[in-house]
Amino acid sequence: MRSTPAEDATTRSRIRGAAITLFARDGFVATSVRSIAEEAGVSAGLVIHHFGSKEKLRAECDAWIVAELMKNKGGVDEGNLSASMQVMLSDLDQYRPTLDYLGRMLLDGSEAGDRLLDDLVKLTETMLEEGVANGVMQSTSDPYMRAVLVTLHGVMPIVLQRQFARMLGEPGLTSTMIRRMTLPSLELYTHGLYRDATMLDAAREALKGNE
Amino acid sequence: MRSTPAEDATTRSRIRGAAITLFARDGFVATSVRSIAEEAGVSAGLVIHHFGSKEKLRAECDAWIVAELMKNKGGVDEGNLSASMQVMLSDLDQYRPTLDYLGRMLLDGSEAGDRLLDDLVKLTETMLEEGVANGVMQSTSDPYMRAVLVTLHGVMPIVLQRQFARMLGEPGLTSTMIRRMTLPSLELYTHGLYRDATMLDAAREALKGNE
DNA sequence: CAGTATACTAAACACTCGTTCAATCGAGAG
DNA sequence: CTCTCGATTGAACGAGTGTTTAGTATACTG
Repeated sequence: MRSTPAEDATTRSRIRGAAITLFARDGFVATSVRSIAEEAGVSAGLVIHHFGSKEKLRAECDAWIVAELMKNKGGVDEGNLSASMQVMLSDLDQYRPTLDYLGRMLLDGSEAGDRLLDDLVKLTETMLEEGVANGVMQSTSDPYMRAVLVTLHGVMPIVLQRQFARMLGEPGLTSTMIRRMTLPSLELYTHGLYRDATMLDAAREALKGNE
Repeated sequence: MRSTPAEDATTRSRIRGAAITLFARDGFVATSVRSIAEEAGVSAGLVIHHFGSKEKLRAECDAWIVAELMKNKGGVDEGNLSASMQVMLSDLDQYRPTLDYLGRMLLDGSEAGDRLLDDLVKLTETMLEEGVANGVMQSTSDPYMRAVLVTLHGVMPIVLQRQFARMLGEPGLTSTMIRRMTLPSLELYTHGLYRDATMLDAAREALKGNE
């Protein structure tokens, strides 16, 4: 007997979990209510009974995932999520469904996914600003654009995880993948790719021309 | 009167074009044969009559897009496509459907998309190797992984174009976007993000530990 | 000219979809 | 005990799906 009436009991949360798994794996449109029901071991009618509609179920999954992403904050800042991401990537097995679902949210362009990504960019932007102020990071001609790029580069392994994993011969998002990409990523972020500014200067000239 | 019987006449190619547009915009599962037919101004039955099934139509769209991507080769190498990409990004209005569809292919994990990405990575890898040999690019501890990263960073604006465009206030893949991301990208690839190797060295130590 | 193959449409088919509904089960309240 | 109410199911509904089929028009072939 819980305090609130329609609490997260066993069945309701099991349905939500099944939905998250299938939405993440197959996408929203390709997932049927009946398949969710089967995965959760209940009837299709019960899914609707609990959540009203497939769309509302999706909204609740979105909300649940966002909450999950915000949960593991570092304790230092407020509802931080870049620290949360760190935690999740180091404890992959537990958070894989959450991360898979996050990838879908960013692609489908759902309202929740959009806001989440905006937050991530904002967080990255301040982090980069502080880095520049502290003298540990390079400055840039376009701080916002750089923040967008760094953020999207960061979520890329989650969004493109199928391709990423396939090319590395891994079954999905594994810690082996994360570990292997760490050094090359940091090499790029430390030394860059080009050894001189030839390409950069050329682009600067070209852009000065047709602007 | 064409030489071959079932040649790319007007109707057939119009259906294919409509399919490419809708598959790219809404995805394969969310696109109905009837909506393709309507977009092409024909009946649903005719779509099947010409292509056999929705799945075969998809395969033909995939093949057509791959051919289109390979078409604009620089003339120097063989069936090159990194040069092709350059051409397309500079003539966006014409190739937007092709690029949109490419983004879908990479996400859906279709066979054609997988091979295309593999080719892109291979091309990138040789390009990076030559860059290192010529002394214009930095060396790396993991050439293949770096090639994968650089490639995926490259296709990211196409794959995540919806988010990318939204955050820049653009309606879609525009030349304004491409132009604005050019400098920050090259800055990252030239100077990197960090001004010293503190993070990189720390990662090296950490990885040496738990390997 | 007749004959035939092809482009094309409208209707129907079999199926799946999300959702609704009536009925049943089980536990807590009085 | 009865009564009630939420959980749960299975069947049904209407809409939409990909595909099939019968039929018509059109254009090339002999």
